[in-house]
Amino acid sequence: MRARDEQKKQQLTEKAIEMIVKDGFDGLSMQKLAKAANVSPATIYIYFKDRDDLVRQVAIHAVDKMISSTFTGFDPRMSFAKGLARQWENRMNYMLDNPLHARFMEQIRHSPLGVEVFRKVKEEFSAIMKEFMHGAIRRKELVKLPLEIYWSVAFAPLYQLVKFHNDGKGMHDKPFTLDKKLMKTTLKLVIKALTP
Amino acid sequence: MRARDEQKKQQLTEKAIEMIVKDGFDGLSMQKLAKAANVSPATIYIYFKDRDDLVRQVAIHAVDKMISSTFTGFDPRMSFAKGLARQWENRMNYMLDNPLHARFMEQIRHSPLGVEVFRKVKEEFSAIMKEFMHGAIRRKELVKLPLEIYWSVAFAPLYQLVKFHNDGKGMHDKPFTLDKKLMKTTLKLVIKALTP
DNA sequence: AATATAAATGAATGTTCATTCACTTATAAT
DNA sequence: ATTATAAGTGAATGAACATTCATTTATATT
Repeated sequence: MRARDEQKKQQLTEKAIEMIVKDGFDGLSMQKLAKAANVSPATIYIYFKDRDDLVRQVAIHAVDKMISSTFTGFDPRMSFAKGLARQWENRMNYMLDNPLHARFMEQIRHSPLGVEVFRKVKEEFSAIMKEFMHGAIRRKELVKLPLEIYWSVAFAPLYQLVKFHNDGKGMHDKPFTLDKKLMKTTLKLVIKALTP
Repeated sequence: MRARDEQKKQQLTEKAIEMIVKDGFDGLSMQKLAKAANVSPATIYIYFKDRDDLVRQVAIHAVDKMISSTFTGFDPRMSFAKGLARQWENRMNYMLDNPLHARFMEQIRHSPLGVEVFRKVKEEFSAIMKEFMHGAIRRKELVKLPLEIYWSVAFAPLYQLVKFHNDGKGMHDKPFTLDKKLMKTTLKLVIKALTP
């Protein structure tokens, strides 16, 4: 027997993300990926069933990694302001430290694969977020709202800001850089919106 | 001489959007598109220089159409609350009436082509939106903010809601439908966030 | 009605694609 | 040290791809 080289799978995963971010889904080919990762095309098929399975696995891996990162130092019993701040920090730090992954996930999220991939990953995650939200409502720190509205107001602005940052451009092609101060300013607005 | 059949270009454009929304960018092939639009593959090259030009033109067309729709009944000198409400209504109506276009644009926006396509279209658009924002700030109806923060808080939540709606699912695979009432609730929160 | 012009075509063209295959190599277990 | 097993390979395969080409067809102008 010979053991699998998990580093090879990792290498394939990272190169695939690079290629997709650079050239889109139609820029990913198995032969180019093999070359980029220094393996034979046939080797890819040891780790992935086919192209479709590769994209799915890579997507699930990326989303998983990002979602775990949002929970460091977070407890759903935290106060609303504290908990949301922690979530924003975690998400922002992760996406600014891993711009390739961030862009990749945004691409996946809005592609035909998006719904499926995010569903697979979100179960544990959204249970915790639901607990956090309901706790905050009980303590009257948060307006009573449908989960989707809460989510849209609480997080969509952050993702848009990160997108501006990773594009390097704001609204008029003007350079844009997201920093902690801008993030905090925006977070304050969001908390104001959601506080009773 | 023989005149170009603009209906053919229109047909190609619509079918291309359909194919990309259904199967992603890698699901669009010239031969399949030709078949779907009932023309010969060679005909495509009369209207579009090559595949890349096709995708770009289709994207610019779609973004253009949507952006014009946001301005019906809108005047940048409107009060902040009225103007933002009109923008939200216009955008929501357009995206719910044209779910294919909405999904297509979200896909483009987050693809490697996104930055370039939206830049081309946004010039006139963002001049008007800037005027609207600055007027509102002058009248103290709106907190003074960098354009990008304003944008992220003012519009990102709406796009996320529309995405939930067009996916047909909210946070836990629970069916989700966006209606005027939910939209108004969310808009109120956003206005609360942005009002001094 | 004749003509000139560009639209429109179906069948090629050469390329790139995903995937497989016959084979070699590394290594864990004996 | 031997062996069994699965990792790993480079070259091949056939399908699908974007694009072109030699013709045919429609039509605006004369």
